[in-house]
Amino acid sequence: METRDVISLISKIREKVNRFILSELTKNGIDDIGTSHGDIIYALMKTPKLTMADISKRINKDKSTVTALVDKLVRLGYVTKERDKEDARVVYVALTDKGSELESIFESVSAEMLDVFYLNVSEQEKQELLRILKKIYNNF
Amino acid sequence: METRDVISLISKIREKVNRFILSELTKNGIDDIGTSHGDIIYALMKTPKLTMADISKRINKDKSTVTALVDKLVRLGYVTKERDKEDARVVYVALTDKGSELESIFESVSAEMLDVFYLNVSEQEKQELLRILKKIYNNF
DNA sequence: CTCATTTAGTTTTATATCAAACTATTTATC
DNA sequence: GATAAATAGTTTGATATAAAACTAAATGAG
Repeated sequence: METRDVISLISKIREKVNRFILSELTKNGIDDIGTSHGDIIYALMKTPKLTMADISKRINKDKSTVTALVDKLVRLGYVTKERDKEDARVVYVALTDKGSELESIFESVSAEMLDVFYLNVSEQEKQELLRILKKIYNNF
Repeated sequence: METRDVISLISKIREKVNRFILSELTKNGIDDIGTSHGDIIYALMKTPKLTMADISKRINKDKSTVTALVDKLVRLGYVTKERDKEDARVVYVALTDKGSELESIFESVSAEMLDVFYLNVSEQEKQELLRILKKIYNNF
């Protein structure tokens, strides 16, 4: 029975992480987006131009969800959308200047969150955790 | 950067677990409820009578969410609600006969899911995983 | 070249979810 | 006992989310 607790723990940790991130973003004056929007912005910080399909894969959300998420980010002025010249079906998403300004805040929030996440967790434990989780992930 | 992948892995694993459970339930003819409803039913299988507040804590969902979830289960005939005699604010939730009939299916789906989840994961690894996750959970 | 199939993204629909506000009840304080 | 504060659960409003259906465009097959 205790083994079932791992799944419960996973859910709870994920929630705590999300709450932490939202709380920190709010502290930094960003309260108009959720964690999924943040994931998109974060992805675009790493790769300046992504298609909707890229984003969908990156953040592991359904295409239709990405449409709504990105449209909100467009409305808020954080990203722009642009059709590809060669293939009219493809839409590229990129950060605006306003979006790019979030970079330092995102990096610090991310770092803070990881500090809390891994507090008292040794390097060996990190690797062990990652290894086991990968194993589990590949079981499905 | 790879350390950030743990959080991504956690999210993905949770999703895979949910999909697996829903898929198995559907195979067994249960396609009218989601995983959160399942969590409530499961909790009631272990403890025959719970208050809404108990359930909210058990499944880690907001009270208002529990109201909606339980109301759907009532509509579907899986549970009943009953006001406490002593304290008129308190509502008890219990499985109906129909709800109780799900027990064997739930147990087998749960067992199957855990089999898949822990395939190739040793007993030692299980304990290690649990230990590290608890540590992380308590960091927030 | 024509038609069938696939693909990228959007639209539509339904639902789970949270949080604030609310109602009714109980408990605490004076 | 009267009033304030706290509590249990519900209602309300907003939103993220998935999946089906759809549109337009590209690719594949004959």
